[in-house]
Amino acid sequence: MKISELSDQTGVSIATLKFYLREGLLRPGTLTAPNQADYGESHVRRARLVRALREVAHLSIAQIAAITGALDRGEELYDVMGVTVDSLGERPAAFTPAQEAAAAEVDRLLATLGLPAREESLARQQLVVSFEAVREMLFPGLPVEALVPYARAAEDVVRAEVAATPGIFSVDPEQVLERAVLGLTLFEPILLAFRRLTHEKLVVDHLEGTAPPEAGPD
Amino acid sequence: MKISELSDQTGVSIATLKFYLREGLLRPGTLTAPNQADYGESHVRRARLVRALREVAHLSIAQIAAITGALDRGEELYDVMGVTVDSLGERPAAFTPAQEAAAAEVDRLLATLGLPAREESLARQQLVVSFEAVREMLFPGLPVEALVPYARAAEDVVRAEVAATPGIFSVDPEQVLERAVLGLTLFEPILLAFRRLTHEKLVVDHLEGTAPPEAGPD
DNA sequence: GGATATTGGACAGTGACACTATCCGATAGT
DNA sequence: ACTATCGGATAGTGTCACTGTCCAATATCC
Repeated sequence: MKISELSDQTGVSIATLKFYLREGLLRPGTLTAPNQADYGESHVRRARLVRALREVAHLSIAQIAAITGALDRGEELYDVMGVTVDSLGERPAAFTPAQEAAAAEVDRLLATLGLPAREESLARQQLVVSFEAVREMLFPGLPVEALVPYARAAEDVVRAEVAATPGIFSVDPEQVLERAVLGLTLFEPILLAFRRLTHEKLVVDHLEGTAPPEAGPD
Repeated sequence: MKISELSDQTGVSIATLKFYLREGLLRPGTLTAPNQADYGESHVRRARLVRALREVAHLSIAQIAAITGALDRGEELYDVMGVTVDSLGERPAAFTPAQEAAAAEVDRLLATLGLPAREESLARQQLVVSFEAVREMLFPGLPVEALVPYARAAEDVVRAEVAATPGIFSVDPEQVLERAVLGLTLFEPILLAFRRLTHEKLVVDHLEGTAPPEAGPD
């Protein structure tokens, strides 16, 4: 398969495919001549993966490069997941004192929840930054325990995901990693969309006089 | 308060504040002279809101402008929430046929869940796009019902949020809207971070041979 | 076998984005 | 009086994700 066919099958323009090749998101095809390369099914899957990561999960090229790099280096599932989780987060930047304090509390919570908390985990970092922002702007003095419902909700969806994919760990190993990456990223927008819609519904309900029980008579 | 003080109190550079003024994210201060303006507490809050939306929620200036615009126009909570929910989503772009089909199913699901599904809702759009991507790349033929756990999880967290903020609808009306926007956006990264950490834990557990049963004793 | 199209690869250019810098004449503070 | 800072307008910067152009070397069609 040459690049024009790869382009046809994936809907990605040749110019963009070349760009991905340059950036290392796509492995070079096997050269059959100085100016003739051959691409296979794995290239098609990879190109689609990159597009999904760009358009659905909104990752940057650099973030995707980190993931495909781990994939191409043949790393273990654990490492690929770690890299992917980190790719979804943001650049470090040192914590402010307030964030340091929040970090300590967050770590404590994560420990009681039995969640991993690699020091450099960007998910942990994101948790700290957001939690601190919430405390500063929305609920001063909010205890970390207030985050437990979010952890529970996350646990519930992950449990549902596992239940829905019984064979996940026993499929073609070449594709397990890709699928894990896709599963991790593609469902994020779904979860957020439902939360947003639920918030909207909440307001609608309120305006219709169906004030939630807890809330005052306003 | 003049612009330099506003800058000091918010940590936003004068150049950036001027940029926000130009873009309409920040209302102009009251002029006391052709080149002297006075800013107040609401400007401090607004500048902080903009920063939180940029740095924590990762919204673009255009998305933030849509939100602050609704805020400044004095729109009702319902409209502000709608605008905010939409700001969190992405550009429309016409649906592909496959997405149209997915949209019909998603709408059916939303109806049974009692969630609002404004045709132009970007949350709905995001749901459709992501669901279709999942079906195309991960689980061909996946029924929409598979999304129910996500809706349930979202409902759970929103319920917890409402329970945690009893007086939400009966506070200073000027700030209710700002707080609603912050609540909607600031907790998103938290929910996602927990899901990512839970996925990581899942893999660790698996590697240790502790294949997750239905519900662990935890 | 000769004309035309396409290829892989290198490199320059583009448009959007979020600032950042510079300049201006007017005013504030000392 | 004189320096610093002001608001406002305009231009410039760096990054990002492509996109376009050029090249000599094939491939393809007649």
